Order: sequence, then structure tokens, then C-alpha cells
Amino acid sequence: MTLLVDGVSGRIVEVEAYDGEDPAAHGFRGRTERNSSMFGPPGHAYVYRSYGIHWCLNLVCDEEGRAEAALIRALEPLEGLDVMRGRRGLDDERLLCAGPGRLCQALGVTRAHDGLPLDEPPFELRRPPRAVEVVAGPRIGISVATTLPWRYAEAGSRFLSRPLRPPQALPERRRARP
DNA sequence: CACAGGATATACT
DNA sequence: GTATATCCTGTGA
Repeated sequence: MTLLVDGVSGRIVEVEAYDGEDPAAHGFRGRTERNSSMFGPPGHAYVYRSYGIHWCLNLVCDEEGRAEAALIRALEPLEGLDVMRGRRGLDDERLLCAGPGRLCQALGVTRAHDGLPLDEPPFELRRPPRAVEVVAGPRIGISVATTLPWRYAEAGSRFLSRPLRPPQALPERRRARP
């Protein structure tokens, strides 16, 4: 999908999955003030402060309060490149949105966006202009559940937060819980 | 490659 | 109350 925030946009090229049964996820130990929007409703944003400095954006996915969300980790910049450059204070297109904190800075995402619906301004999601090959691997920056291959990225993209060794097959879809 | 920066949460005393 | 870890990034060794 292409993600837009007030018209500044990029194609989502890297995400990570998290859910409430996942010890690496914020929702694992229950609902708090910070992670509240991760528990639903789906189709809304979960924005949290990371390391006291950065903002990170998740798209909330599930419909039954299971705290399932996708962390957006990288975008391929499409529209509003100069706005992004101004916000980020650098020119290199490759580094404008190559990381969850970086893309929030480039798109102007802050706590003010936490809990907002993704199908209304300032957000907009557009269907992918084309199908892409997706590769999977272990998630980044966590110390538990490190073997789950829940990081997904576009194969060969130069806009990833960190390289992912292709080729790797997509994992089997996890069985639905009872 | 190591580490500062510093909000939020949890596990301690 | 203090201590430690964190879904990170820019900077300087």
C-alpha cells in the first residue's frame, strides 16, 4: 500500500507483525495508557514514543482486541520529497523513510495521530500500484521471540531500514487461535 | 562499532 | 522510591 499523511507519501516496503501473544509486543502485558490504541478498533493508527525520542507508527489490524498491529518500518518516498527533506534535515532520499522513527519524522507523525482512523484525513491508504515480491525474516531490535520471521520487506528495495538477505520463503500462515 | 539521548514500562527495594 | 530494558537514530571512534 501507499501511505499518505497530509499528502506526503511513500510506498510501504517494510513492516513487522506484532500481536498480544507475542512477548516482543507492547500489548503482551496488557493494556496501558501508551498502548491502548493497539487493542483496537482495527484500521486505526497506534503511535508510540520510542527510546524517549522517536515516534513509531503501527497500523492496527485485528477486530477482536488481540492487540495485533503492523509496525511500519520503511517507505519508498513518493510525494512531498522536499517536505520530507525539510523535516528530516537531510537530502539523501534513501534515508528519508528508512526506519520507523525516520518515516514518522518525514511524514510528520506524532502522538497527535495515535488512534486516528487510517481511512480519513490526514491519513490515506492507496492500493498497491503493482504486486511486489515480499521476503520475510526475523524482526529487528528485540530480545525475545527473535526467531519468528515476522519482518516482511519488498525484495531488493534500496529503501529498507536494514538489508534483508534474500531469497527467503514466506512462512506458513499461523493457525487461527481457538 | 559503541554510545548518548531520554519517555515509558516493569521489576525491584 | 531506584534500576533496568526498550518495536531507534545520529554521531564520533
